[in-house]
Amino acid sequence: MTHALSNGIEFNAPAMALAVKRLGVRMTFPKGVEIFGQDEEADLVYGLMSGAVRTTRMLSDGRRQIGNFYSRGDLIGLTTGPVHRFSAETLSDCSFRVVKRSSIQLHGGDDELDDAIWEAMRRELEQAQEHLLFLGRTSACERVARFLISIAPRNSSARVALPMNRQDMADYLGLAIETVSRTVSHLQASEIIEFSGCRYFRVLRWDALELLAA
Amino acid sequence: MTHALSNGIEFNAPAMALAVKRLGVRMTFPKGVEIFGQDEEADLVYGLMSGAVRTTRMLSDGRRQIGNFYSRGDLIGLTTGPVHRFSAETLSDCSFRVVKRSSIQLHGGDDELDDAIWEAMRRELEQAQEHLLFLGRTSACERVARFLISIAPRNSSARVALPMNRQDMADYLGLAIETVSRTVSHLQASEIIEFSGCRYFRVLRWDALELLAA
DNA sequence: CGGTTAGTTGACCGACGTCAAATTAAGTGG
DNA sequence: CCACTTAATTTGACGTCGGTCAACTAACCG
Repeated sequence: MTHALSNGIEFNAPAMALAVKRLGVRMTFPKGVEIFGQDEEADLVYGLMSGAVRTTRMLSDGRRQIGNFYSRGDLIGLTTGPVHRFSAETLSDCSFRVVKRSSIQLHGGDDELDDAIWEAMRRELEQAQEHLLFLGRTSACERVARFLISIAPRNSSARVALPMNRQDMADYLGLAIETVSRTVSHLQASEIIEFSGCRYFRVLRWDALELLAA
Repeated sequence: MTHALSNGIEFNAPAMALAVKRLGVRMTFPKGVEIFGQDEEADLVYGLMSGAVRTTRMLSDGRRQIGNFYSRGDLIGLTTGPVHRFSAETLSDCSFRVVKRSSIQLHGGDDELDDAIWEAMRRELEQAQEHLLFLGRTSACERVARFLISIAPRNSSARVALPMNRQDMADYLGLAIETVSRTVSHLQASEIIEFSGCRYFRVLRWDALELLAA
């Protein structure tokens, strides 16, 4: 199975992993730095080998929307035309395989890579559209429940680490940080989930959680 | 200039128009019918020659989110993998040029068509991500203002037709129909826009409208 | 000209945001 | 490892934007 948080290409999509591994140059970033910025020229494509990344978009007055979270195996930086419309930042120390966009153009004959990029694009779009539905038409509780479900390995009661903080969750879900916190507390009070610290949780009752996710 | 409502490929993107015109079979649909349904197999790609279309996604309890509106020159039905995750319905009588997905696959050597489809995909994604930001982080007023701006030809005070009804606007913007109505009324009371009937409007003060759109 | 549907307006209410304070977690230098 | 500092999260009190319900009005159509 793919890790549920992963939204781009997974390592189990062999074409991608192989193509990026084969072509890519290794690169590392520490926690909390910008990989590329909003409105910067989109030159490189990043295959995430380890760590976690968020993509964010700012409004002029500072309101922030997180587009997506990425983890091991995801492909980052494809999402745009000539210019990035989201910035990407590391949530933890990360290592990548990086390939130049231009080299992709040149690689016209490379079907394996072409397919992988097409597939990654498709997934990115699918994700965005799914996200749309949730931002437009669901309650805070449904969003948080859905989010936790998307992160925890399905039907497992194992402890899961959240790579992002509460503010990141809030900006992803289109909620205030206090609302996220309250909702999580409420789920915990209902004995549907259980947190140990604010970065680790386990699902106690999947049926209840899925009911709440609509 | 491209028509601002158009969100996919425009007719002024010559590759698309030509490719679909060249390859497509003509097809027409009356107003208010489904072109393809959610979860149906995605077999055909539709180049819209005239009329208007919406794509919608339903939650099990009937809540609806509109993904996008399309008009003359847009390419519809690309957005998914093997299965459509949105349904598409006509807002008015429509005519299309239709091509089979499979014939696109076969057309590997057809760079013109490949480029056009890639570009359409890119735009679809761009649109979805822009929409995300608005659903997640803006007020009702900002959404409505932005929506009207996206429909009216920029800086023109010409009368514009809305191809969709208020419920469609509401489901696109993630608002209740009453909220859309109230907001429109308010903009009109402020003499920023002017409606003649509920399907035609003109922008009286672009500066003010853009200010409200954030 | 009734009848039907779509849109508007008003009254009310609740979910979620805001502001502030309390609590917990995470660093950091000794 | 501990005391201290600082940042992150939680909790509470309260206000508001936008949703809901209902009544009214305008557009549409045979």
